[in-house]
Amino acid sequence: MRKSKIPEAAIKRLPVYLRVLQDAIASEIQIISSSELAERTGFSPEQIRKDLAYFGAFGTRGVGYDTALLSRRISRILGLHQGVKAALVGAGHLGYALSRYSQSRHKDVTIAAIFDVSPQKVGTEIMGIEVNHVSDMAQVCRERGIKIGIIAVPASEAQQSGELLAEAGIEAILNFAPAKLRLPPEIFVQNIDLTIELQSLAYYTSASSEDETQAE
Amino acid sequence: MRKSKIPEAAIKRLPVYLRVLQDAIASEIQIISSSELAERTGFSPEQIRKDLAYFGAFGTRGVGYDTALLSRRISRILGLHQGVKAALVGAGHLGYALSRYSQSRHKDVTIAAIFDVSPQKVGTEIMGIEVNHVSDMAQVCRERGIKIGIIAVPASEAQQSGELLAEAGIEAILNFAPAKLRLPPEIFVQNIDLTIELQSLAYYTSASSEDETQAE
DNA sequence: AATTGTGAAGCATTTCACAGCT
DNA sequence: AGCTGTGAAATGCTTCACAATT
Repeated sequence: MRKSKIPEAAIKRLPVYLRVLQDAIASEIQIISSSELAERTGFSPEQIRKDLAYFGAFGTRGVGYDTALLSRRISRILGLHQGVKAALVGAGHLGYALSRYSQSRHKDVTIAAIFDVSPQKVGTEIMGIEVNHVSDMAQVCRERGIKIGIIAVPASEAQQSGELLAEAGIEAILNFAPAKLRLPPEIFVQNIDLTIELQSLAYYTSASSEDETQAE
Repeated sequence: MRKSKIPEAAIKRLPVYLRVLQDAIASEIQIISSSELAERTGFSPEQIRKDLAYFGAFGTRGVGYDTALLSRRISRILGLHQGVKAALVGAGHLGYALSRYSQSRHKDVTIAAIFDVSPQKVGTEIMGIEVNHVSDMAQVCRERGIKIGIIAVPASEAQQSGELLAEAGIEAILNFAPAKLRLPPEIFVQNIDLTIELQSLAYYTSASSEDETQAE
């Protein structure tokens, strides 16, 4: 598949381009050059051109990129053009924050189902979406055509949640639990681990003491 | 500085090693090999050895690594050995989830101050920490020796929050706002952008249509 | 015998430099 | 003249393979 030749890092930059392009469109800017995109995204112009060129030649030489056209193209590349639905597993505080976040404004990825195990939560509504029991996951996800899963449960339940999502036919997972999921390799898993982020941040602080490790 | 020669990716793996080592210590495992670490973390044994070797020779050839010793060493490398304090800017739902998260159990990075602009929030307590007005940021952060900042405000306020944190002497920032911060380069910024994560995840889903990108 | 530590090889990604269009 | 698209060079990270050590 061609898909696998494109760096994951490049894919992660596409949403940034999209955001900047949408701002530009809102300001009625019709043409934008790679160096202007660079200015607004913080990436280099060459990198932007290379990223876009992975998917075809969207620009006009000597001119730049048509903001509306490029925006539509990137939406399509990402598969956002007709809205993407996600299932949230875990209706705790993080889950609540995520659903508020996703429901706000006209997002192209929305949370279309929420699951939890707690009897206190099942049956309640969060941002207008009923909380279902995790045992209904396969049925609900298939009914609603949900392809993305978000795991926001404690580490101890993460593996099981991942397996349930896999059974529900989910193709990609955003995992906030501090646990390594062991799932079929065709499921794409992206981890966001707040402990890792915070602890590694400490390294870049004066409190970190790498200097005691000098060999010389 | 020697620090800059060590891959950021390697630094991000250190907290994972730390977690696995602490589990091992709790199971009274005293010695662990790079291949056992690999098994438990999902990284390769060579990579683990190389990561650790950046900071010195912590293992014993023919034997493995002493779990307690290695755990202490990594803590020290990251600067976690005497606890790290973070300031949270933004007491919204995400901020609330983060503070719950950080306060739970015996974390080595804790939220030691919370800031917001809303008069409804300033003066209230979240997880036992008083919410201060952002105008007190410099004073409070310096008093408490806070070196890490967490931005959990809307995009429109992110830049200003970053500048206030910079003035407060913060050295590293975890930014959840979908905005590129323009701050002095000595401040290390790590971005976690939920929109980027969700939108890029959509690419790895069957709904994505890179195949339509044929020459045309 | 087993496992670490590490130079060298292999990949992947980014940057450079310029040819190719408009 | 200006800006894109792209091979080639440079850089950075990972994997390999094995010498060193217990």
